[in-house]
Amino acid sequence: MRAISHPVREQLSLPGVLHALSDPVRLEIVRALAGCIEASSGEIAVPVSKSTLSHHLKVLRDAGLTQTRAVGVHRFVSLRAGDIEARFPGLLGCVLEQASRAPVTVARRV
Amino acid sequence: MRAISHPVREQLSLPGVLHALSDPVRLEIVRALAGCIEASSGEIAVPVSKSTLSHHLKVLRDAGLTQTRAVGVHRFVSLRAGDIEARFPGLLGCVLEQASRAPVTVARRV
DNA sequence: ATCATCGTTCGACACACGTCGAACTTCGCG
DNA sequence: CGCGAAGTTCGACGTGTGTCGAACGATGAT
Repeated sequence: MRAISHPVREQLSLPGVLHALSDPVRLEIVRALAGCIEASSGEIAVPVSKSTLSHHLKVLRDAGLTQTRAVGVHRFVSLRAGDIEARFPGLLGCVLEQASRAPVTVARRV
Repeated sequence: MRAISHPVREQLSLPGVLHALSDPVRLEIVRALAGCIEASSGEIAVPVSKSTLSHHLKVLRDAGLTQTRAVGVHRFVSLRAGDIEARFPGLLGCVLEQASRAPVTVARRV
């Protein structure tokens, strides 16, 4: 298993973070992650295929929003709330506040 | 001159707003707009062609972040700070705070 | 009326993005 | 060892995005 790379706190960029948060599926993932300590990939309930979910988790990880820890065959994902708050004070809070107020309508596939 | 349409406050969506803010050029435009009451398109200093600038202003307007007022041959653009604050309390403030702290490096074209 | 100016729209282009299924890798278990 | 489960990677596909220059439209100035 090759090491999972995460950007360090200083590398988080504002456009990068905003872009990562601008997708409804990813916003939902972040919202779900904010409600628990960490979650294995399979526990995250979003209506996309597992390859797409894996892609979104990679985008979030590359943007520095999440952290992934490998345990056996599982990947435990958690929000880097502390780093985000340190770099962009208030951002995560107000995004989550809104995201939970107006639940993201993830377009259901037909 | 056909009417310029703006979404009403209730229509602002979180992913939409975040996406509009996730482009460095648009982030710079918003930052510039936050420092004045309003600005005509030509006054906004971003290193893109006028057609590209027009496009970005349209994206911002469609996302509900800005308001455009036509006066003669000019277009006066202003931030809808009140509406944004009402829908996403704190968001604009912390984005602007960060955007001005770490000035957006708009890739210079060669 | 003619012309210059400000801005929008139109094509075009390259590239990034979201999505999927299939193939692959890694691990746990019988 | 061999099988199945959890994720990742790959290739493909359609669509969206940022960019430009050229053409266009509207307005103000001469």
